[in-house]
Formats: sequence, C-alpha cells, structure tokens
Amino acid sequence: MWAVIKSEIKYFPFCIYTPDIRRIDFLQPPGSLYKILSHPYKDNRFNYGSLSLQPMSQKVRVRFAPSPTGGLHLGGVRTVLYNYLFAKRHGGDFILRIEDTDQTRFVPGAEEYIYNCLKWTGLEPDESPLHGGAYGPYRQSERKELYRQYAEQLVKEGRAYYAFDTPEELEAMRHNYKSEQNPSPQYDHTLRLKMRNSIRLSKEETDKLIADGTKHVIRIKMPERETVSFKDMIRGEVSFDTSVVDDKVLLKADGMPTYHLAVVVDDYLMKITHAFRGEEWLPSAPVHVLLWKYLFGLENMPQWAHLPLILGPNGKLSKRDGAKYGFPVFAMSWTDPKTNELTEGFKEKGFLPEAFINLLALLGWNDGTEQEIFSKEELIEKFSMERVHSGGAKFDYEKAKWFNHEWIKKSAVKSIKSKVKSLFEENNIIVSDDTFLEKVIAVVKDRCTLLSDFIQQGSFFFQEPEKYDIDAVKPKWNEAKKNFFLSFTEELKAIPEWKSAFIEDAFKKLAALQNIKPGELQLPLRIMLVGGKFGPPVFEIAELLDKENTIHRIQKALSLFSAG
RNA sequence: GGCCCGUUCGUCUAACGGUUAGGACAUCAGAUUUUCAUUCUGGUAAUAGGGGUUCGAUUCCCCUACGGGCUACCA
Repeated sequence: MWAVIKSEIKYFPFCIYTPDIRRIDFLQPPGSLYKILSHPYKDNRFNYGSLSLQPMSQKVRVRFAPSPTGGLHLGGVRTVLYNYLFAKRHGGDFILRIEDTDQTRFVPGAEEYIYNCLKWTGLEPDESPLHGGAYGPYRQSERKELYRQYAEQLVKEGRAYYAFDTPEELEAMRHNYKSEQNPSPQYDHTLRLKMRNSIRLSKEETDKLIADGTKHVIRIKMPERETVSFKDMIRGEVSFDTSVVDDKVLLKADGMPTYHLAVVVDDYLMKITHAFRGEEWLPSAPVHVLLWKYLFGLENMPQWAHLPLILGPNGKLSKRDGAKYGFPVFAMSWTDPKTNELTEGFKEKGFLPEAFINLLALLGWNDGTEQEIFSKEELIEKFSMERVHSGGAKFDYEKAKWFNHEWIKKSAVKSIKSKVKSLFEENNIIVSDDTFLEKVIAVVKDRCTLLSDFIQQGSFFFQEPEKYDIDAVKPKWNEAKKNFFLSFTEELKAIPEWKSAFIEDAFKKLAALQNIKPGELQLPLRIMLVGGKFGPPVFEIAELLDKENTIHRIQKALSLFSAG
C-alpha cells in the first residue's frame, strides 16, 4: 500500500491520500511517496493518530503499453497523459512498451506513428524501444523467449495446463454449447474436462502430443469459487468470483504470450510500480492478479488504476470509426496502409498540443478548484489519481474547441508563429517578413478557434483578395459612395502618419463632409481590403496593409464594384 | 444471457452527511464592437426511481431502472 504525501490546506498543512481514497492528515513534505506499514484507524476522515510510514525505496515507474495497430485515439492519449503526469508528479519514470505479440495484426508504420504522437503532445517516455533504457527490450516481440518459462512454471505447479484444441474445435465448442442462457460459452471449469487438454488427457497422451510437435497453447487454470479482489486507485476494492472467469490463454501456439501473461511478466521485469489502463481491462484483472500471486507475489504487484472510458456519441470510442463523428478521434492524422484511408487528427485539425493535453486532462479529472486552463507544468504539479473520477465521459467537441481557442488567445505570438507560418506555406501564402507575420498574428489570434482559422483571418494581409463578397455591398452601392472612396484615396495619400487612428479620423471627417454615415461606408471598405465580412477592425487592417496597398486595393475594388 | 463498472444541468464536472446543489462548454437575452470574434452582464437547465440508516442524505446501505465495458490462440 502506497501513500502519497500531498499538500492540502483545507484541514491541515499536509495530509496523505491513500490509494483507497482515504485521506489521512499527516505532517510530511508534499510530493513524496511512502509505504504504509500500519494504519492507525480504519476509517476516519480526521485522523490524528500516528501512522507508520516507510519512505518508498523504489522509484515510481509507470508504463503505457499500446499495441501498434493503428491510430492513437483520445482515450489512448489520455492514458499516456495520466501515466506521464503521475510519473512526473512523483519524480518517476514513464516507459513506453510496445505490445506487439499479435503478429497477425502487424501494421507497418504504426509504431513510428506512436512516437510522433508522443512527441507532438510533449509526453515523451524516459524509456522505450526508441529511447532505450535499462529494462529492454521494450518491444514484446523481441522478448518472446522470456515468457515461455513462466508459463511452463505455472503448468508444473498445476496452475496452468496445455490445451491442444484447434481453432475449429474451439469454434465447434462455442457452437455446441451455445444456448439462450449462455450465448457465449467460455473455456472454463465447466467445460475444460470436455476439451483436449492436459487436464483431461493422461500424462502419456499429453507427453506424446507434445513430443509429436502438436500445436498447443498454455491456459491458466482458473480456480473454482475463489474470490479475487484488489484495490483500484480509482474505484477502491473490486472483487470477482473466479468461477465466472474463463481459462485464458497465456501462451499462444506460435510461442508468443498473450497480453495476460506479457503484461504481468513485463510489469514485474520492468519494475513497474503503478499500472494504469482503460476500464475495459477490469474484467480480466482477476487473471492478472492471480498471475501475480502465482508468479511474483501479490506484495510486488503494482497499484492498479482502471481509467474511466472516453465515450463517443455511441459508446466507447473506436479506432475503426475514426472520422465518423464529425470530429477527430486520433491525436495525429493516420493513414491506413492497407486501404490508404486517411483519418484526420487533432494536430492537423488545428489543435495546439497544449490545448489537447489540457482538455484531455480535464476529461475525468479536476483539481478541486474551478480552474480549467492548465499548462503541462501545472498539471504535473496538481495531478493526483485520487481525483480521477470513476464514471465514463462523453467527449464534447465543442468544449474541446473552446480549450483550443483559450490556448490560442493565451499563447504568445512568438510561440505560435512557426506553426502559423508553416500553415500559411502549406496554403501557398508567402511569408517573407517575420515581423509583419507577428503583427498579423497579434491582431488576429483572438478570433481563431483552430489554427486553421488563421488562413481565413490572416491570408488577406499577404495577398489581395481573390474574391469579393460583392453581394454585401452592391444593394446599397451608389454614385455618392463611389465618389467618397475616390476622394478618400486622395485623402489617404496625404495622411501624415500611417496609423489606424489617423486613417479612421480622415475617413470619418470625409464622411461627415460628404454627409454619408460612416457606418454605411465601413463595410464597403472592409470588403475592398479583405474581400469578405471578417477580420479585425478595418482601420487596423489598413494600418498593417500599408498606404500603397490600401490605396491600391480600394482602387482595384472600386472599379470592380462600379463595373458590376 | 453471465460478470464487472458506472449514474449530479444537453455535455464535462464541484460537493468527503447540514450549500439558495457551485463552475465551465453549449444555448438564450442584453451591453460593447454600426464585419465577425473577443470582452462584460444576466437567464434557462441537474442529484434516475424506490426503500432503508440518520435529527438531517447528492453524499452511506439495499433493490430496481438505465448506460457502458468484457465475455478471442486481439490488445
């Protein structure tokens, strides 16, 4: 049992949170991890008793263990985030382990894609196949030889057995035992004596089959009527009846481990102290707990936390329906190498990584205050698994965009400049003057929700409008207005200092002189300079555009308006 | 079907037995900006239902309902 010393000012200067969501007040420096040796009281919010603690000798080590089979979606990135935040909060290490034990699902490029996503989000691992580390290899396919011995050990100890059933036989079993009451029969204690395995077969038969090189798997022998329970950092105590869990395959016929074996063996070998994963893993947790008990001892098992699911409009977000919701689900764009189908990601949609992390962090966690905008550093400082709540969260794209808008507004011009610049370049907008670009960004960024909005909001600074929203002007266009702009260009030439205030002043004076309401003239001017009904205040645009450009654009548009 | 997890405004959430149930997004109305956005002000809007426990339940327990997940030699 671990305790986290956490700063808390509500009741005491410091108190600790235990993983089972009990808070015990205690005077210790915040941020450090301790092992609880004894509890003074079982349940008491205000605990004045003494607590026996031992500084944690092990460094916190957490891992994200994806299977490289495609795009990395929201839920995956949030799991990465919570792992990363927890590790950094406690001065620990964040490890990336590639779970590629299913050779039939190998997808070229998927692993590199994961590195790219982590890089973009800024959640880079301390150890990984790419970054190296002392506990490698970090790719399970390269650890293949390691796993068999553990499976064999379990067989020897009577906790697992060989099974020779072919895929066809398994299918037949599922078909034969399928009923209304039991739509999906499991390979479990009720059925294993009816299958071809070393439990039903004699030792001689088994030995012969193996000697003959018969393809076989190793399955865990789930005990009957045992209760397996463990403490989840988010949910508290969770328990299962082993009778209803099937005999999961541990080692596949090709010699590769399944997830169940690999996760336990590797978490042990890699000295993982806390294991966080999606809630979809909860049903197989008893298998993993049992494996820990049999193989490495429950006292060495990491603390588990099963993260609530992020839901799409129709339940769990799936990699498969990547773009069907009308918003991205992947961190970055992913192209399926088989179908060549491109699914747009948050990055390409125009999200800032800071905003992406921020919104993901708040999807299932909050710091207890009303703060919603957090930098990565603040998140590291404030994150705690105890404040992750247990219910699933439906993803709200509108709120996601709000986060991005806030981040764009909040970002310094210089910090987003290169992103905007490359965005412009991708859209054939030539940026030759960086100082000018900075001015444009400064004047425009408050009205950009997505990075891609900079194109509409900013491109006209760099190139003349290609199209004019003439319909916005035409109905009210007349000779008097035309004359106004004719004289206005002359006035502009004489402006002493090219500043928006002077331009506006000249504009209004002339309008008064000619007895036209300035409001009637502003929209036409905007259309002349911008091409449409958008952009920052029109006189600021004129200032940035410079005298020659402004006059030129007015003259050009004037002939267009008059001709039409 | 079985097992597990969950359930506070439409959405994300706050509340550690005592609050007029708070905030944010969205939405609506208004102010400002006689482009749009920003900004500001205000409004609508929630404890799934039923039983307990308690002086007092959003909060603890039980049942029901609903939602989700799992039920592969996939992770």
